[in-house]
Amino acid sequence: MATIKDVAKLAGVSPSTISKYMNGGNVREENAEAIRSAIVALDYRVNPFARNLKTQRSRSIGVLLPDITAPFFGNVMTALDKVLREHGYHSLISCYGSNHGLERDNLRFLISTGVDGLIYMPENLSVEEFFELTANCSIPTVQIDRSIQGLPCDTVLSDNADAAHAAITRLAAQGHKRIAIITGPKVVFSAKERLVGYLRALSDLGILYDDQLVISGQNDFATGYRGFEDLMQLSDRPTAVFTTNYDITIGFITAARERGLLIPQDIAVFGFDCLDICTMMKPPLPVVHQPEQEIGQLAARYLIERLTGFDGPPRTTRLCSSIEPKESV
Amino acid sequence: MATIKDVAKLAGVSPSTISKYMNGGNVREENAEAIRSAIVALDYRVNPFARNLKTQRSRSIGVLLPDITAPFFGNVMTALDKVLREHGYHSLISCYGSNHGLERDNLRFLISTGVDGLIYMPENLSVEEFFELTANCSIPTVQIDRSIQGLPCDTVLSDNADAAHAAITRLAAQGHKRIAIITGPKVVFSAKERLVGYLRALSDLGILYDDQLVISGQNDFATGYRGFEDLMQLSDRPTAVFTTNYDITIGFITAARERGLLIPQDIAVFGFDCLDICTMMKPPLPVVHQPEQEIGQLAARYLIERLTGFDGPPRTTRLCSSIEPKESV
DNA sequence: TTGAAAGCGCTACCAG
DNA sequence: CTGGTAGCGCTTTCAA
Repeated sequence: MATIKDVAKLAGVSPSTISKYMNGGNVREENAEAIRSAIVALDYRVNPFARNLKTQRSRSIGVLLPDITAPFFGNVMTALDKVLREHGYHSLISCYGSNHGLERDNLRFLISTGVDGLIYMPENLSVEEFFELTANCSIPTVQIDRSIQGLPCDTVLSDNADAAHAAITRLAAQGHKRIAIITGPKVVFSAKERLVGYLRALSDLGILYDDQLVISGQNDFATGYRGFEDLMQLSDRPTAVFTTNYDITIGFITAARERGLLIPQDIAVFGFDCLDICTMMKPPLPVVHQPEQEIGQLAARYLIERLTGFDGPPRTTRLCSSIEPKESV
Repeated sequence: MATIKDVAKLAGVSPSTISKYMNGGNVREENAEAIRSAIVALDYRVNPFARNLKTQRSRSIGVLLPDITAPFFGNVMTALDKVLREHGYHSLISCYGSNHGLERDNLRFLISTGVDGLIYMPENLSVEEFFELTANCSIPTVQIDRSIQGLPCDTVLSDNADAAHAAITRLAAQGHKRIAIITGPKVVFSAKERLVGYLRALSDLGILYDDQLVISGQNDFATGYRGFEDLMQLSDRPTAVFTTNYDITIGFITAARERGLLIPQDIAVFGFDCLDICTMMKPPLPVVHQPEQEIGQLAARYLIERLTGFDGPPRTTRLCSSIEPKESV
């Protein structure tokens, strides 16, 4: 592998000139020409390790996610990546599959890889563990979608509880009194918040809480699918169900349709995420739509600000979800 | 940030001893003790840039994908990552969103980041571009799921054409004669192969080809959804449809159910990917199931072999998909 | 088992 | 605009 010295020798200039040329500085045209052909001749590429060592930066941002597959993450990532890119950064994704050991290990790895910043969707780490792994948070970090309680770093969330509250309220306005909820693990931040919104709405609406109507499983298809079956076995069935995640929603609908139930005539469903698919259904399925794009953009902005010297206290922003379609059907 | 020298000074030994300690070498217990406490006191971490510069390795593998969201990728990634991890490597994912510019740019970036190897699912790059970006393929690369024609590197594919052939054959055995296909962009390797299998099956079965029954769009929900509507408008409708990707399948089914059509009574559907969801339906939806786990594992093994010195000619392996459920329903 | 010293390849300073 | 030079922080001989 050719080094900068080889190129310098062949082009008849000094390494510093090559370096300047490579980094967009001004070089006499005649030298630039010689450098160009030397680079081609030797098939020279800068050694990223050496450059990073010198500059102590990599221009890369680590993104630590629980699950690569959820459409929510995909949409957030697209917006995030776009903004980062505009500022000369690239994102590198690491995925821990909702596995505590991997969450630790991948976080450690991302840090050790020399990323300049971190976008982090936590699941199961304590503040102490995070500090230990990151050397006291010296690396700029933005949490998204979830939050480790007490971790002093910028955080971008959506208004899970309020959105859930609004969803339940709308169902109630349509006359539903027995409203079930199928949600993710109670330990996961966002699932917890959505459940809180549900409970608060019941209380505000004067609807009696019935724990048979609360199903907490995983954030997956099977939970939605089995949730349907469990609810149908109740003697006093719900007339409406709030499914608090995309996979759960799809699982539930699949099961309901297989049983020949019409939505919303036989059972009303209020979903979460994946606006494009749900509005495409007939009739459109009402959903809580998180501002995925805005979350990604804001997280990227916060990170860029930290990366460029901003040193204010940690900011936590909750972005508003919307209910779609806007009007009750 | 503390350096190895600081630690050495505080512990009263030389930097080389620290280095040896850090890398698991033998150090007198008394020194080890001093080193440990110095590390804690200074909160020392090795500088990854310096280490990588010296060793010229990063122990990381770049994974370049078109789309982060597809369940197929998620399953392949899980298996891949597991094997890599067992060999001391970590995977770093970069996603180009089926965008040609980003495919180039992200590939360049991954290389420049110093990954030791590359797992690549290509879409739109020529051999020349790839060579140009990677400096003549000096970096060990394994292609998965798709292949740039003529690129001399290890490749792990599934038997798209044969699987499609088998799917169509089974539909025909059930008595279907008008069988439609909804597939991804004709330029995408895997979509092309699946279409080829479809055509070959028709020909083998003596079924006349009708271009009204071939819909080529994107690999997404909307294509499946609209595909249904288009097919329903034909005067001579198909009795069966082969949907060659997960999102297309879901989109198609959603549309069909909204129109009140029963599957398979009113229209038979043969899907692709996502075994767990399709078999959960009642009746189970027949699907082509790609060996996601095996693909991930084999790709990882191939890469590890290259990384550890194997220097044979490029290998291309096609792994067999299965049809699920095994028996016709 | 330990330490001295020589770089890995690059950038950035400063003098010319 | 150009080049000499001094490291960035680490690993790795090699000799002690």
